[in-house]
Amino acid sequence: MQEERRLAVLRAIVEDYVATEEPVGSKALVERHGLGVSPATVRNDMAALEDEGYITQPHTSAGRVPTDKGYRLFVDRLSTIKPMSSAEKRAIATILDGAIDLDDVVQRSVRLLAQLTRQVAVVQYPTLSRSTVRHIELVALTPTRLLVVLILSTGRVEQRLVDLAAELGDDEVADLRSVVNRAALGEIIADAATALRALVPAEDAAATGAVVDVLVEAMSDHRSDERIAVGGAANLARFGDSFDSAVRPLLEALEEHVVLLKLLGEATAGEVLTVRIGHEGPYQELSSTSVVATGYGPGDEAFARLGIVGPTRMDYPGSMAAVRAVARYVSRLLDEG
Amino acid sequence: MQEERRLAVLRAIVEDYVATEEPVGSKALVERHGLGVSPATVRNDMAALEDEGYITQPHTSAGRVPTDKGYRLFVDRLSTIKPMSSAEKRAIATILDGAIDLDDVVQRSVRLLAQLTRQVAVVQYPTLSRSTVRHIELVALTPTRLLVVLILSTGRVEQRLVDLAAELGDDEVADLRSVVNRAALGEIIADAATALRALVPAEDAAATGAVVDVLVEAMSDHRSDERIAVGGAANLARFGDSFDSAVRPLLEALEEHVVLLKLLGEATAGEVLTVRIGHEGPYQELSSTSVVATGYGPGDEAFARLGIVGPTRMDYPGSMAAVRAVARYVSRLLDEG
DNA sequence: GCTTGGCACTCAGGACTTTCGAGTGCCAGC
DNA sequence: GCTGGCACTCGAAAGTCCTGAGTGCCAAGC
Repeated sequence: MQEERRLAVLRAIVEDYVATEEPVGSKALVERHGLGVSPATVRNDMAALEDEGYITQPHTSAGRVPTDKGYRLFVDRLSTIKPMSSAEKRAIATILDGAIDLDDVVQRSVRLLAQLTRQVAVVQYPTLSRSTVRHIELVALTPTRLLVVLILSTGRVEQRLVDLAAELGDDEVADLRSVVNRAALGEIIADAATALRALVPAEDAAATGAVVDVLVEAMSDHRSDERIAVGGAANLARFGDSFDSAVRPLLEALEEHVVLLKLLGEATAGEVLTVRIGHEGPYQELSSTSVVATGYGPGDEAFARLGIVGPTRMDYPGSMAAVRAVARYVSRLLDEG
Repeated sequence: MQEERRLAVLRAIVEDYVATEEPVGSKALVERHGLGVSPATVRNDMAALEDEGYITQPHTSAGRVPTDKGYRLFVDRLSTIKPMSSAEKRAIATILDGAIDLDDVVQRSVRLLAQLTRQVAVVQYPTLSRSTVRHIELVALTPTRLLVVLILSTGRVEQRLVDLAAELGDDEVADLRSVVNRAALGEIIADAATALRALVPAEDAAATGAVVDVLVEAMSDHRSDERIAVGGAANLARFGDSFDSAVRPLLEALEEHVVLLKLLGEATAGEVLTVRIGHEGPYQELSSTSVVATGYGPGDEAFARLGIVGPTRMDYPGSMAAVRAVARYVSRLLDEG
């Protein structure tokens, strides 16, 4: 009974604090939310909540502020993800449907996410690692120079140039093309790489060997795994206070794509919304920022992740809804494409 | 005589102010720089410089601060571009030589420039407009689906998929390939586009028409003209004061690539270092930021621009040296590649 | 046993004042 | 034309006071 009210009080504190950015006191709380009790009662509840570590006072004689633990409880048990308004849904559809290729989808998503949440948005480009080989093309630019094109199921196209030791005729190119395609087509790239390597005895330094090397290299190229798009950095300007403690490290992190990748977390299958609050994250300097992220990708597989980064004091229900909605829409797009 | 000393005083004021970020007074000036005169004399000079609009007082009883006009004079007549130290030169060479492709060159340049100047760096990807066609490749993925690959002299590779109305045999593909290459090879893309269009009568909706359409579209695709890489946003954290007036608009500008392009200015042939100080730029909100930019590209042509954006109170000689050095090195790289 | 009104207490932040000193402009003398 | 001297100005820092929001606790009430 009281337990329930206490949680209601915590919820009210979080909501008020997120809205006003100021510590919230017992009186204001009773006024703004229709809790049917007196301020004194709320004070007792607050004292209890503070004992349990959900809220804290910046200083005596100030209101209360949620702790990371408080936000965690709020996210886990006290809030429901706000459904997007139909206008927002329409905006998502309109903007993303206009995309012309994979890169454009990613860039539009990041803008969209930043706009919807008014936070910094981060979208990882689809990784190679889960994708399958759709086609391998070999083009003889000159008799000793081959353009190798690798097309993956995510729509990514990788191309490499290979210089050959000896001249190669058109027929030989065609043969080679069908050989590598037979070995790799439809496989996820890790398997494709092994299959390709099996094609050629180690001592073979001729055309096949060279092409396979290049393909394997392209498949295991982790540069593209680390590609990331960032948007909405201007939203950092709204931080206002706590500039040094919060904005500076975040601004630095935004340039370190490795850091961002780690923040987004591991891609997991299925639709899981990850919320990392303050100190829960891997970086101490970012202990006053939270991350809301999820995986996306065609079908049930998560090829990559996207999400937002903002102050712990953020609108979690809204952010979670936006992240989920964008991820769903992008996934659907990839499914079709 | 006095004229000369006055300029020396202005130079000293700029240098001190850039170093300390604080208004500089007559006494400190005489102490730190070996001007052979008394503070009183310097005060007279300062009064004159103020009358002419080169410096100003934030308030009575504070030191002087250079105006935009003062910086302009400093840049034009009072400073020499600091040569880069050999360590810096080596750093530039090492970092840029490690690049594996065009995109990587751009990304490394932007990081490097940000690091060298400790400002926000901006590098425009080489534009299509001046580049020539190095090769066009057609690949039949299926009998009705063609991969069109356009390779340009800048190293940029554009690819498009074309779905055909009718099936196309290998021979026909080979024919088509040699036709389009004969028309476009070596031409700058504007001419190549016209030549290609001339190949095909307007009513032709068959393979040739479809392929030419796609090529022309790829050549006139202005998306890639607007591509830009930004780095060193974390350096904005050092602004410290004047957050709202300076950092916020800049942070917003960094997301608007159109704005950044306009800041970088027009690409001009030859090696010209452009310095835009404060209000001289096209955006009023950015009136307390300066831009140092220059063109780069293989040979004498400037394909694109790169530069840095920072507070008007910046180290111009150092920034100019870094921008020029990086542009030169990148140009040389493009020349070879 | 929870809730409530009452009350004394705390303390951050704003308003106001004072002090300090860097820096100025001007003038008379060299 | 340079210099030393001097009176003056005024922003920034430090100190002081005051107010009010908010608290914790207690005794009374439902």
